[in-house]
Amino acid sequence: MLPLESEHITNIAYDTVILGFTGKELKILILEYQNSGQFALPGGFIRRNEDLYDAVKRGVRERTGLEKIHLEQFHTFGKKNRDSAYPFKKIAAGKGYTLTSDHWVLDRFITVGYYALINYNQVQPTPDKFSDSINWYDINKLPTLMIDHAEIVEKALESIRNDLGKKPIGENLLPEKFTMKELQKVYETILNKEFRRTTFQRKMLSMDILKRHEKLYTGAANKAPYLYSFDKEKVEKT
Amino acid sequence: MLPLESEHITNIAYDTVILGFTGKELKILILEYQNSGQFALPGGFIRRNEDLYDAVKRGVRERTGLEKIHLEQFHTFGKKNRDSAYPFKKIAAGKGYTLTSDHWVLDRFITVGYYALINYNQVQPTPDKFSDSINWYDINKLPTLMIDHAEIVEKALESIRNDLGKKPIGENLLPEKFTMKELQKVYETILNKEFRRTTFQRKMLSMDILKRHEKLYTGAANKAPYLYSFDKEKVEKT
DNA sequence: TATTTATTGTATCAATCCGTTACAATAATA
DNA sequence: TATTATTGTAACGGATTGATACAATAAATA
Repeated sequence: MLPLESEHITNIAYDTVILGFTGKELKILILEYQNSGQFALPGGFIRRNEDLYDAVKRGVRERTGLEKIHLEQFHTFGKKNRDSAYPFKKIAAGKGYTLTSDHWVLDRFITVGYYALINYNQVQPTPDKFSDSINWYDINKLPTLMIDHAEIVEKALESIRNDLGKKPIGENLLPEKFTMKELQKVYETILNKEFRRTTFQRKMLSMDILKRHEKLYTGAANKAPYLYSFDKEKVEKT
Repeated sequence: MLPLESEHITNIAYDTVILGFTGKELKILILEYQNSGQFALPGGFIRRNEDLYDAVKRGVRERTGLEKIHLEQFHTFGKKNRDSAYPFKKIAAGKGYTLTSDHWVLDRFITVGYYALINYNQVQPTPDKFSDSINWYDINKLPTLMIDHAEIVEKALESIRNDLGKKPIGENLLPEKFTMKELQKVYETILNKEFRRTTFQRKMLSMDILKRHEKLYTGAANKAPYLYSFDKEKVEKT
């Protein structure tokens, strides 16, 4: 039931900052472990015969059910005082196990941080066998996270801000088709900064990476906005 | 003589892309191991009670003698087929050791990549106890490197290009005081792209991060250029 | 059916940025 | 003093971006 040392490489793990966009806010998936009061990023160990990237992908897939995700490595955290022994003991205790003090998961761990951008509405978060809940939290209202996970979230956001514009970030947080207003909201939420509607629209259109589709009639008493999607071919060329 | 398992964490190591600028070209420090034909990036293992960052810093210090260096983590390499066992065996054999097949350094390793930008002229490269030489190579004329080290170099350059402009990169590759022409050459070399002299100068000056000093009289029969240094206070504010 | 309201798409004008050219200001030499 | 190679900056024009204005709706309302 506990992860076996013989199947994994030691001293190294991964943690994932999984983000979704509700249309208004950025949300992040946080695990809560049974009877332990420990909140954590979804993470895991790397199997001996598995690429690091594949381990992370497996972890995200198991918890979200998604196959196609935008996954980016952003930083590796290697401070010697990253104390995972204490929370791991509590987590094990919450499950009714007692870990011997020389158990491999109580050793020092360096963790590789990845961020995943997913479509909020397509996901049914699924707890793994060690955690009793996995939930969306508003990125600005996180519970106290174990070890240095708050710092990991911070660093992830920094990287996403940096990658926005370079990598197809909107593509993964939005549904296939979206309005210009929704796209703008993604940019504004991630960068925590407002844009002028007309300038934003002109800039996006001039980048020539969007395909325009039919209009979206919401029933509101005003002009209906066009729906757009990212033109994959043109995005590639960027 | 060999690194001891008891003193280090396992399955994880670091490699460093150490770059210097001659005034004309980018150079990189490459190790050659004794009697093995193996060329490698300067790397190492992490001591059990040492921050990852400190381990890297120690490695760079031991090989360059420099205390103050610009060190940035850029990527962690975790493919399962990063085969370090073969080159490590050869390296050990070159030193006259035989490693038992269960020796910890022959296990799978994930490596964290860092780049270091240093002042080429201040450095006396020093071989470590396992390598018999450490030398500057032109970034475009590298020998065949072991495992995936060529890929690591590529990724480092990519990151540096990305960081140029955001982080004080010129600051570390150039001496304290430098001419506008030298600064331009750094940008051109890293980005592999030429800039127009007047535009570059205007842009740099308008960024308001340079302090102007006395002129540099080289003896050449033409107007002497000003020397500049980075204004640390103003760089901070950026 | 005409009017009203909220919103969207785009044109327009001005300010700013950036590429380019031009030219004055040297530092040493002839 | 004239010459030569560079450097520092101004000046012009085109391109980009910010700000404002306004026409074009989609549905509700009169």
